[in-house]
Amino acid sequence: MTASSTGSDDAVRQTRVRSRRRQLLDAAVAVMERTGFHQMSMQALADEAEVSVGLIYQYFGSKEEILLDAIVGILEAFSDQLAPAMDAVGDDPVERIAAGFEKYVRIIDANRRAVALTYRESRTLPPAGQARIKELEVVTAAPLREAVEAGVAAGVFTPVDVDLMVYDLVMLAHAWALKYWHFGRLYDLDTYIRKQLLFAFNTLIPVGGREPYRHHFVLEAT
Amino acid sequence: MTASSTGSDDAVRQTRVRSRRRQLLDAAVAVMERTGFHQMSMQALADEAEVSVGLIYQYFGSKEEILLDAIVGILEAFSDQLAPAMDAVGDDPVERIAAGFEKYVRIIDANRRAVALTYRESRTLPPAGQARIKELEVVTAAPLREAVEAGVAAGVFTPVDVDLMVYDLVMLAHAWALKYWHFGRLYDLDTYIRKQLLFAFNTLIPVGGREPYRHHFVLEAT
Amino acid sequence: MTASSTGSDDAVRQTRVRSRRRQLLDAAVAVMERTGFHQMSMQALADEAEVSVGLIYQYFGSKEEILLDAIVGILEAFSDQLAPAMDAVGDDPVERIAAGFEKYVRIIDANRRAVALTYRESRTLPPAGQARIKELEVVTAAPLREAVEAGVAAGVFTPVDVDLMVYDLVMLAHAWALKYWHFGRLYDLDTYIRKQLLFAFNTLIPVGGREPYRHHFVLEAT
Amino acid sequence: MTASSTGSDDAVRQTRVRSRRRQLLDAAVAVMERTGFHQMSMQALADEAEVSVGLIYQYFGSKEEILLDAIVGILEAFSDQLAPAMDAVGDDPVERIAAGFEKYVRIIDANRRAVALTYRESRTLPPAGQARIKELEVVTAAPLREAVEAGVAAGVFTPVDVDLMVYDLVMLAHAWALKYWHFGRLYDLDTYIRKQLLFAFNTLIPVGGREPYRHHFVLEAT
DNA sequence: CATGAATGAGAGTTCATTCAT
DNA sequence: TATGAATGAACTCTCATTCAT
Repeated sequence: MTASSTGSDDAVRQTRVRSRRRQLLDAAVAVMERTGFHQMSMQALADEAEVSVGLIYQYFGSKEEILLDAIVGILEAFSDQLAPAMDAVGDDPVERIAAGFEKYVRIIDANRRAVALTYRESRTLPPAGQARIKELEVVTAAPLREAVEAGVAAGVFTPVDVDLMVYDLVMLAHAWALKYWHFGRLYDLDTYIRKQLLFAFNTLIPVGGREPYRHHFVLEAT
Repeated sequence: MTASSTGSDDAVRQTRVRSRRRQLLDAAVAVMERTGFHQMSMQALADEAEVSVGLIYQYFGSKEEILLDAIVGILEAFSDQLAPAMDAVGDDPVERIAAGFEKYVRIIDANRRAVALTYRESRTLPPAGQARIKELEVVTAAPLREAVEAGVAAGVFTPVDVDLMVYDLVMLAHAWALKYWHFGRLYDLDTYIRKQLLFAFNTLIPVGGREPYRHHFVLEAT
Repeated sequence: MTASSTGSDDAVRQTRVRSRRRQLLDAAVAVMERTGFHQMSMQALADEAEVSVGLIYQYFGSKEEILLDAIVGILEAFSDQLAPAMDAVGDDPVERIAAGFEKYVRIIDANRRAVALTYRESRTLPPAGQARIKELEVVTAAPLREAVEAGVAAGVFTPVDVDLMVYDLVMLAHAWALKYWHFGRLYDLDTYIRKQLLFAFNTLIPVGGREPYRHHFVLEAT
Repeated sequence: MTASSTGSDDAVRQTRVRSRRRQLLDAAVAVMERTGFHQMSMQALADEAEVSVGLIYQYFGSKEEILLDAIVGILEAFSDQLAPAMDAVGDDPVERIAAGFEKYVRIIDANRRAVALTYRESRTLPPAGQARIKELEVVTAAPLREAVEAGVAAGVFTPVDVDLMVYDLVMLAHAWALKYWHFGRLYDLDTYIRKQLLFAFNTLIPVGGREPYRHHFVLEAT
């Protein structure tokens, strides 16, 4: 009884811990989006999360750890959501890339300021943290990479440099966050996605192979 | 005689002031590349520049002003060098874009860490400073923009979305700084420039028009 | 129960806050008496109060706020003590003035250096703070004013200029602090009070009316 | 020849030195009246005097020395002007006191803010400086003291406590500067002088002896 | 588990003073 | 004589972190 109750206590505790951490990280992202990492005082974070300063230190070892966890949390959203969205459209590499890029940009749009935060604050972390984030970014793009490789292997895509193509896609997706002050004035989200896809497909898909994807190219001349 | 000597005194002073400011800005960029803006203490800057803390405040009103001037200084390098490099290759829009993008990336390469700095620290500035930097960035890309417009008008280029194309070029150039940890491992500077140019030209140049620029496409299949 | 315990927590906290502020203000007055406001460093204040520098800023917003509160605290001693001392001697205007002036000077004597501080440092405050202090000083003298007016109305006093008489009394009381280096050498506190009262009563009390207050005039010829 | 020209050079130099010092002290008083001693930066003083910071240090050893000299300069105005003004009215002690007090207050009025400055900043000086100023203040009041003593000796004045009377007069004169915010609203300079003189004469002049000075008492009942 | 009072090192900035010109 | 660039110690204030409750 004691053992089992302790066991369930542990489970309950784990859940509470996780929810507290989530609450604090959400608050941290909210504050950092407004003020940046360095301008965020622990008191401000405590206020935002409606807890005491002391409590924060029961869930995170330091302010820096919060930054790392916050950034990692954002990157994990990609890992969690990207592959499923691509799998949902089937096996066609073109459709997979289209769906993947679209999802990638949509996640960025949903976390626009958090993504910008990532660019701004990563360097604040110690080398180990920076390395982890870079690694995660690469992992994050893996589903796109597989789709490009598959397409090239299948002869559907031009034999492009896969590394370059994938990271260009990533950059053009990130650009929606980094240059939102520019692109956001010119395009809505859907238009941005479609136009950037066209840009990529002009390289990816050989001229002769574009016919089946006429819907993707419908705005080519605009 | 007195007047002329006074005049030259002023000129001498102006020169000294300018050289001090340059020295301090260079030191600031050096320190900020290592540590970021917030981690740079004024004492650290003074040490780097081998002057006293107090002296810094005779040339800059605040730490923030140093950041702004440093970033502006970097952006001005583009204004100064981009157009001349493009003019040197003549009127052909393709060659102008090729020369312009190449120069753009080379300037970035020469200021790689400073460009990353720009992304990281701009948000630290007050709104007025941020606006000035955004405006400068747009101005900076103007020569590229004109070349794209000219090419489209001449029928040499696909009638692409000029805004998107130009800022994509800018982003892919910035990417050399932002993702140097990735791209730098894979390509040398020349290769990076050529591959990204191909990427862009696949959209910009209609298939039938690529023949005269076979040298640009020579590595297409690699 | 919970509510009441919370209530008492708040009360306890309020008490602690008040006592800390008092402790810090006392320390500030002590240091400022020695060194003046500008020479008092926050570190020196912290040392005097035996707390850390940071703590001071949890109770006061700025060094200036400490000065204002310290001065106001001194002035409030007058508000609190003057009227009771005058009421204790009954209704006779002469006795009320005598008691009031005596108390006024005695309070000054107890806060001699703090009063001098008020003169020295008031100008340091922003206009709003200066205005508040002037207003408080006028309020402080109100009981004396009422007694003079009452005496004039009752025909016991010469129909003097009330404003002048009251502020002359205030000045001659302040003089015990401002010119202690002079008066303190010549008189003890009691003598000073009696002599200044005689000075005032020579104007206030018509010759014919002095008989009942012979004890006040006993030293007139010394 | 050389010697004589050197001699006249010396005289010229002495004159220039004196005029520089005067110029700088005037500027210092002007700035300190606005901002107080501690808020006055040497740069601000240099700007006010339209010289360079370096020059100030050729005429004064330190900022503190400027303060001392400025205050001494103000006090010397009393020494220079008070006795002549009193001598001008003849030998009658009452007239001498009236003329002396009037002059004293008029000098204060002309240096109202400088007098307030004296009260505020004297404590900033080292003990030696403070002592010198106190001594000068006593010296300054000497002509008044002599007149009171003469009047008492001649039987024209009540045998008052001379020390108290003189310093009360000084305080009531200083009050015009210290409490100008109060008195200046209620009285013009002439009225203030007359009313304070009446206050003093009520003690100084025995009732029976007031007849010859009816003009001084003409407003007694107002 | 949760609080928030307390710490103290370190930040940006100012300014009296010096000295080469 | 006059300048003002240069110095660096000292200032006020902030804030990540700790710990008694």
